Amino acid sequence: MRAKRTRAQQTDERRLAIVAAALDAFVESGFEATKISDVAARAGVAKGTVYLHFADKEALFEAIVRDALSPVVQGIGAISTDGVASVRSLFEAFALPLMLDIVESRRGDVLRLLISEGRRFPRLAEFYHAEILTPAKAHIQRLLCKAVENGELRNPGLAEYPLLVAAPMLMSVIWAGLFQRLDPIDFEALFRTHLDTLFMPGA
Amino acid sequence: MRAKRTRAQQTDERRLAIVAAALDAFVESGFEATKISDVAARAGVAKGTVYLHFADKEALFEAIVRDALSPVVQGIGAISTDGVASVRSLFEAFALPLMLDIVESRRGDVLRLLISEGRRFPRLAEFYHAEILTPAKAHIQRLLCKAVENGELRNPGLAEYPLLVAAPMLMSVIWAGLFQRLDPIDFEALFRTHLDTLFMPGA
Amino acid sequence: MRAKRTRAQQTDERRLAIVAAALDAFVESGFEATKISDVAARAGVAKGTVYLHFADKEALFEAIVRDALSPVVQGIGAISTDGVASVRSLFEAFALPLMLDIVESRRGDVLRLLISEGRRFPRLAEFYHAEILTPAKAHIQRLLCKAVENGELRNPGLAEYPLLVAAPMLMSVIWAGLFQRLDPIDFEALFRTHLDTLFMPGA
Amino acid sequence: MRAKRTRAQQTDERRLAIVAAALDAFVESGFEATKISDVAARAGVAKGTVYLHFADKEALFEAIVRDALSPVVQGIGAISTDGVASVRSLFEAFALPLMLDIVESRRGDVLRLLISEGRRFPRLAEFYHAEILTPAKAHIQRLLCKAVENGELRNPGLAEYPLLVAAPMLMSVIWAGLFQRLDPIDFEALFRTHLDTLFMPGA
DNA sequence: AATGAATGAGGTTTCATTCAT
DNA sequence: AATGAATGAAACCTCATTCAT
Repeated sequence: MRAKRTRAQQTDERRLAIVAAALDAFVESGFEATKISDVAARAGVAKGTVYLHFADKEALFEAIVRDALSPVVQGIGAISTDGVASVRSLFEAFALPLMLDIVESRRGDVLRLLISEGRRFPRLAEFYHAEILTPAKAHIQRLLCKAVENGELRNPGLAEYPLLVAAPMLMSVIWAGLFQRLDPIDFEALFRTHLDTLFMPGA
Repeated sequence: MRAKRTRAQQTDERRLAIVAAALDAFVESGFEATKISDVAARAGVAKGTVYLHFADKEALFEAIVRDALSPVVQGIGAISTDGVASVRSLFEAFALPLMLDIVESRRGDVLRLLISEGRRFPRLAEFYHAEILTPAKAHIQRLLCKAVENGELRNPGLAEYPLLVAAPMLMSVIWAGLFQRLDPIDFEALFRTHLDTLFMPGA
Repeated sequence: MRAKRTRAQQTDERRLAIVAAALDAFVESGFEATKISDVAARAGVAKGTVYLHFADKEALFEAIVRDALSPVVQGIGAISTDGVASVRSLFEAFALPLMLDIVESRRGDVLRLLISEGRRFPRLAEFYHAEILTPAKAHIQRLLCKAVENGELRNPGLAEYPLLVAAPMLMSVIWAGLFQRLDPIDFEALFRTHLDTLFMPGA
Repeated sequence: MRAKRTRAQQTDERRLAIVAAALDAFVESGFEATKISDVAARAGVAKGTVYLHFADKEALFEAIVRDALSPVVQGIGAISTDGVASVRSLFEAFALPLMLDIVESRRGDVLRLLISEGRRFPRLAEFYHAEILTPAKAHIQRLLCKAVENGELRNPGLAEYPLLVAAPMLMSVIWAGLFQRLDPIDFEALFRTHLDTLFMPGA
């Protein structure tokens, strides 16, 4: 039995519980409609404890979203494009599972949250733009250039607009949040069709 | 007939003023953060007057959004696809200006509002899905089928996924709301590149 | 029966009730220890009503104190020194009752409140200094100069320090608040002895 | 004996640090507005440590004020009036520097604190009355009686009201706290004029 | 003895909603 | 039909106090 944890460990666990609870609550209800008392209850701590870790509701919100996004930031930096023969197969191997994960997981929830609240948290929008969108755009662009070199792309002009490549993913995230229960979409098939549109057939 | 309006006309005008004010307010601040007193002030009426026309804040919100979307509903029903020779030219003639309008106008604001609050107003999401998305999807699909017939589409499989055609518009609306000030995009060029990707060259 | 009051009259009455209740509460407990809910309960209104009339607790406090002091401001301006034969008899006729009133009435409470909270409400201290202390000092000084002319003053140098004439009043106000119940003082006799000290005997 | 202090000494030092910090804090902000965490931070100890030495905030407050006043209690008991030739010169030699010190030092701060909070801490008011005011009054009275014997006093009736002699000091303390920055007074000159008023000229 | 994380009662303030005029 | 003063529930946040370490 080593159930005994140190004081510091308990504190850390509590902080993590608050972060997790807050993410759930914000995702479920949005910023304004989320009550700190609800976050505390979900985390199994008293209201005041939330304020030991975060100065106020806004700070909690920003910290939560940043925390949830930072693994994405890391992930983007880690992708390499060296020695890639077929860009399409790279997309199928990496981008497709990534997209399916984002659409259905907590990461998609955070993205939806960011889309919903970004207007009122410009700092978060800036963070997301600087740390995620811009690197991701650059990365996609590198891949598209390589695809152009390989003659894989149907429309070489796409290399100028990497966002067009990512648009279906964004749409899927939103669809998943709002309409999937009404009108389910097969996101994998959708994404494969997207790839068929971008790349030469039989590549 | 002089400037004197009938009682009924005055009432209608007031209702319209409230609707317009509420749309502005909700678009600007979202549902929770919008105060009825602010709506009333913008509309130039007293707080109580808002409650003569709408049962409560939620009813006001839903009515506003429905109202704002209904012209779109009408518009979609009115489009005809008879005797169209080039689907691409149809997109360029109609869809491009429509998209630019949506991205930059009040309609885009409403769409962003719907994306933000849709989770907490499932009835609105259902309305939007039934009255706008589904007809719009059907319409695009008809056009894509015609394009397939004409041999215009690079990837005939697209006809099964009309949402892929609309994805860049959705992305543009979101970009316009969150990132345009940080990193401006030329939406027209983006959309033209999208068309170049969908359609055969030299069509 | 004209018990029927107009809406505006009722509102005014409510405001007055709040002002009176707040004065009582602040005098009794000081600024920090006074609860808005207590003020509201004393005034017989809901908590929110207090905020219809005053922006926040500080605004309420300042308004209350200013209101309570303004009749004093008026009173000081109205005193005349023309054609006064004996300054001492003037003091006996006017200053003595004034002092006794201040020591024992609501006005004394306000003065004690100001002394207690003045540090944290510098604007109030400035107001009091500008609108009450300075005119009062000037007035006393005019009287003392006349007394010097008349040869009534034992120490003509007093005319330079009118505050010395007022000091016993201030002391009495503080004594009344803190020690009168422990050790009662006859304020009238005290003040007469003060006059005996200031003025030549048999004047 | 080296720099190493015993456990008991350390504890005493800590207690003194808390007392000093608390006095500063209470003087600066008053009872309600002073936070225990602030006291602890100023004293360089943890919040809990304050509670090892004082049962609660009220006990801390009362202890602080009593501690701060006790040297005054001692001082008053130590003054002797034996073999004094001129009471006025005694006042000039002792009371004048004492007053200037009180007005400008920490002792004046404590007096202001007592005036501000005395209503809500009746035990402190009683302590101050019993241990300081009453002995001080008695002492002044003895001096005044001697002055009457010497024929120094302009108004022998003053001997019945020793508070009148002290009133300018109280006024000066309050003035120093509230108005000195707006309208500076020369407290020494004020006090000399006071003595000139009390005592026969050329004494 | 000392710490400081945790608590939760309690305070201020906001605002959707009502209703007498 | 229109008003806007009044309400009071409910949210945020603070801080005196406790207690496990």
